[in-house]
Amino acid sequence: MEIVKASSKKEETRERILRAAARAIRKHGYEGVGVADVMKEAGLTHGGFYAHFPSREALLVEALGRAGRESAAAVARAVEGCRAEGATAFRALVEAYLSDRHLLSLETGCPVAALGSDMPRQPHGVREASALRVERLIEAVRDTLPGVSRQTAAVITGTMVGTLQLARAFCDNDEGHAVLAAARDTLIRQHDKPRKSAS
Amino acid sequence: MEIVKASSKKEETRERILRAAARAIRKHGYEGVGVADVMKEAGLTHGGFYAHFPSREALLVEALGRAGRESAAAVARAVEGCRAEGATAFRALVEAYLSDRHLLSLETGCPVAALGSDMPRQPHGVREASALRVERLIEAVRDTLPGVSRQTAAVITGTMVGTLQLARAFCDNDEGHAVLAAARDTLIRQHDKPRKSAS
DNA sequence: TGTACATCAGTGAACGCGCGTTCACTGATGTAC
DNA sequence: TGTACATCAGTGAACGCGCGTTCACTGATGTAC
Repeated sequence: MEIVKASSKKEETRERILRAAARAIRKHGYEGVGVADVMKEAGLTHGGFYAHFPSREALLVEALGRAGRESAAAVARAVEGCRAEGATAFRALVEAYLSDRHLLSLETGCPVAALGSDMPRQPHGVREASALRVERLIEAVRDTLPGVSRQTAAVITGTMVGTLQLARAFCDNDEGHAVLAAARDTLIRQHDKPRKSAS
Repeated sequence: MEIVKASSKKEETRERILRAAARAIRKHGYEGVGVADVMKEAGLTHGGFYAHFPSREALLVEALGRAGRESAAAVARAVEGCRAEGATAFRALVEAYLSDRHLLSLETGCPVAALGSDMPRQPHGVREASALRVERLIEAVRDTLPGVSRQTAAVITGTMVGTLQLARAFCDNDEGHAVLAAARDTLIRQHDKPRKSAS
């Protein structure tokens, strides 16, 4: 047979480390993730780190993947909520991604928006993991717009990521909210096809 | 009278340091700008730095302003070139900002695209300088679209910044070029009003 | 014109600090007999 | 059931290194007389 589903104490610890790292990478950026800080956040001392990951870089790669999946799941939940109220998938996605909530929750939000401008500067492994996150985000957008080309989905994704970043860059939060609202309206007006409507 | 236009040797040195920092901040990010590296790039040793700037943070603030003005000037030149061929100001701006050239020239390009996702994490002074760069970029976009609201200009700016970042994040450059081309087409189709055209 | 001196931009050694990584050790857990 | 031992997750001191910052010094420049 095979050793399956160990779910040992060690694995649980590894999970805690990864969870802490997935938050830290979005809150503090690639450069801001310190081994000692992450371990402390996970309730451990720094020395034990290397029993779980071969290097800080390996942690970044896994943390990025985890952050992407966490964020996708959070958006999916929010989309579920909006759809329940009769919105199309696209409208629900846009309203969740460009919500005031997402504006404020850097550390649990989309890693592409949180880290986008630093992706080209990363070492090879981290860079590849970053590019994969971008691909997945574009696919997630495309999945809500039947019949739309990959390139169109990429431009919509760029609008979402870019406007969220600009909104976060303002020192004044009100300005950020206004930009997000404008981006939501624009995207929905341009791309949303309500389920029932004629002429 | 007043002491004007000293343009002393010291000022020239300061200019060299600032020029090096304005490149470094875009190439390596806020965290990647090292005092020693910048001084070396400027042909000096690190110790002399504090005769020109009170701290590394003060350098970042000034370097960001300089990077923004440099990039705006470069875009303005490119716009000039496109306009000579009869394009509208907006079309010229979009084609310059989303050009394959800008995709590849991180260190001389737009600092908002190069640093956007790190802006919310900066100390107060740097953060304010960053927000100002965002404002200016939005204004520059708005200046090419008479009659357009600030919020609409902000969304267009977000699309430009976001798609450029996504394009740069891909490991494969061809994918980046394709996304940029799609973004150019989309923006021009949506917002460009050619000078002479009826119905 | 020539000498003495003040000024000051830039040098390079040194500092304290935080970081990623290593490693000898601890102490809890579970297995062998 | 009880004792001896192996295993191994996690600890914490130590390392080398690079960084921002300080400071005593150098050496070129220009002014005073």
